[in-house]
Amino acid sequence: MSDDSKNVPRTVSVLVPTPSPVPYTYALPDGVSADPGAIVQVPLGPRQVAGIVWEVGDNGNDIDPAKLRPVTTVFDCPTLTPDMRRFIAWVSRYTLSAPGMVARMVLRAPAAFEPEAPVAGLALTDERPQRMTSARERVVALAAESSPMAWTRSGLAHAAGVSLSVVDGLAAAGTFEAVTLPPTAIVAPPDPNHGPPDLHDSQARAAEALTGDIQADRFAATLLEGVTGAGKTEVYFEAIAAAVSAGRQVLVMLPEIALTQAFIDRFEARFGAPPAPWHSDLPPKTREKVWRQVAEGSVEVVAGARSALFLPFADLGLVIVDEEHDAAYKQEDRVYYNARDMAVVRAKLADCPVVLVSATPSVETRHNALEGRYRHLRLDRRHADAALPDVALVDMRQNPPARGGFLSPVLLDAMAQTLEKQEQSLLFLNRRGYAPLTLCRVCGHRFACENCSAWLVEHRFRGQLQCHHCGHHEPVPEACPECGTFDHLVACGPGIERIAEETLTHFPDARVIVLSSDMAGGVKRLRLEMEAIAKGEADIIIGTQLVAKGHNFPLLTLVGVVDADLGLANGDPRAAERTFQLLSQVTGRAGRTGRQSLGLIQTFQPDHAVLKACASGDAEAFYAAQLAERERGRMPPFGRLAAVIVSATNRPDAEAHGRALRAAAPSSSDITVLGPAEAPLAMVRGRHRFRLLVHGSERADMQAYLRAMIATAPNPRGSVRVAVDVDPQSFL
DNA sequence: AACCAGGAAAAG
DNA sequence: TTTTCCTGGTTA
Repeated sequence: MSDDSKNVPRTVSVLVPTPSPVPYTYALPDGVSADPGAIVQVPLGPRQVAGIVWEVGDNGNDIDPAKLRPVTTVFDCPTLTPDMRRFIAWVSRYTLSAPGMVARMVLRAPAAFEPEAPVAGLALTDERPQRMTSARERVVALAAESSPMAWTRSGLAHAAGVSLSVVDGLAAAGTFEAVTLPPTAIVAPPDPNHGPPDLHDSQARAAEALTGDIQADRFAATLLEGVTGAGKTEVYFEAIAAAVSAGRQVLVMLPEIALTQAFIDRFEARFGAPPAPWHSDLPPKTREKVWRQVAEGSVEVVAGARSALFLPFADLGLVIVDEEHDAAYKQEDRVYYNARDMAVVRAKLADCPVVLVSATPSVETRHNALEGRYRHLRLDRRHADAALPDVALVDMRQNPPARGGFLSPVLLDAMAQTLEKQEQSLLFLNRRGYAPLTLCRVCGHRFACENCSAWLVEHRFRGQLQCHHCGHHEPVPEACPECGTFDHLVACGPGIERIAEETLTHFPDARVIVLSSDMAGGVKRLRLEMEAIAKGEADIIIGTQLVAKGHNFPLLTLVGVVDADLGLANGDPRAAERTFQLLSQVTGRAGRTGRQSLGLIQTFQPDHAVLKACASGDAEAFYAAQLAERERGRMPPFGRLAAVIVSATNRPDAEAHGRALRAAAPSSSDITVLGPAEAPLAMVRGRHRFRLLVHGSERADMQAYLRAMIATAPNPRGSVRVAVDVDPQSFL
């Protein structure tokens, strides 16, 4: 080492969790080295934070050497792979967010960066205790049988059916010696041959195509499309089996990990062990273990929510995105991203296959498949015993419900017949509570939330008026707060509680179960109810969106959609797409018993193209119509990224911020800066391209915010950035 | 004079 | 993002 290099401090640049557009430079203490991708602890202001070494040596950031602070610790932890580092950079650039904030998502396992503590174990020796009891006998026999495998103290006691003191006694007598065991694996390794599937022809062909991709061992994007019950899961399980056999790691993404016990059960049946879980509610200990073992490469399959995309896989060999159309893949705070799209990028950078799976693919994924950017595999038939239901629209103008009711005679008749046959019916209405609006018949007062100006929803079971945006609730008053009149409050419109009430007036002896996400008793109760339904302990099920996802209802032969128009009129450019997906899923719940089954969709717009497509099951017509909408400019075209700055505070830097983003953004993007007055109006009129990013308006708080802005004067709420839609072409 | 909220600035 | 600093306005 020359004299020069002794005086010049060796430096590294580190991604730290700040909104800084560049990494920060730190000094490397003598004798310490760190490669790019190493995980380090560094001082940042008054605190210590975890960061990722980005570059080693002079990076041209030109910081005053006196200002440099030293790296505190280089963690003894696997270095991030080059493809992971490229992924961080890519996501940062694409989403217009600071690289350090993306890095922060990777380092979301605070205690995982040090090696796991080894576990204390006991191994059998040749010593035998002087006094042998039957309990001791059992322990020694068990240990001898499994020798040379070592046991944990409690594991051995438990397995031999003795108390801990028996084991302790043997250890004291020298029959066991203390050894250290490697940390226990979070899950057992999956066995690709545990439960081989029985695939029908079209499944087998699709599975073959996917396993071919695994063998080819390079990037390939596939859309796997097939109606509910066509067996998509079995098909991609074969791809997983192939990847696991090849010794590669697999990431399976699911939209709502909390609700996916059904998936885990199926996985376990196929592979003999569950996948490692990853989601935001994971207990810290588990979280840490999974992160570490994924980084070390010892976990083979992870099933996770969108954040699993940022796990530091050592050797990623396959990515699956199940229910790829699901809006839960969108993250709409901090770093805005759609995990489905980032999954494609992740696979591209890791040079491994990615499979997008859906019965009702999103329009942009369908478009990519059509254009040949994704291979399109289709499973077009259901298993032999499961026929799709016949679906029909019920014109509510021709078949009006009884006064004060919401169920048409046609639907009631079908329900009666289903009851007669002792089969199950499902009524779907995407509205919780009793009624979405309450008003005073005397003075016209409408009950609105004091915080966010949304209507308060009556929940009659609970005797409350609730705001579904901010969670505010109050008891239902007896008198109108405006005019003081008693007993003149009227409920307007239906919620599932009201539909349940109406159902019981028609079928007083039917066993009715109401399912919604806010049900008392939580997830546990929900699962019990689902089991009861599967056992045939209900005749009529009434539910919200919840019933569209996950659980199957094996005895169901009638599905009634109470109000198909509900989702079509909310101003969201994706309303049609979402309605199509939701109704397809809901009507797909029926028809698994091999009996004749029926779907009835109540609507006031029987000529609406989307609803007609739902009824005829003609997905092609639906997608063609959607693509035409984009062509006509009613929806933004593909292939552009948009971002909008809505500055609600007139901050003078908003414009500068916008200009900076504009400069940093990819050339295909379109960024607009709008002030507090014009933004909501532009949004409403659709003058600006952020009709596209009305993704933002899916957020309840954003809607409430905009409503407040339109109704009143500018309302200081900080600077809000709504951004990002898909730019499918730039992935490939 | 002490206290507080809220915004701006800095962090290597 | 998190923390500190600064300011203007309030309370004691």
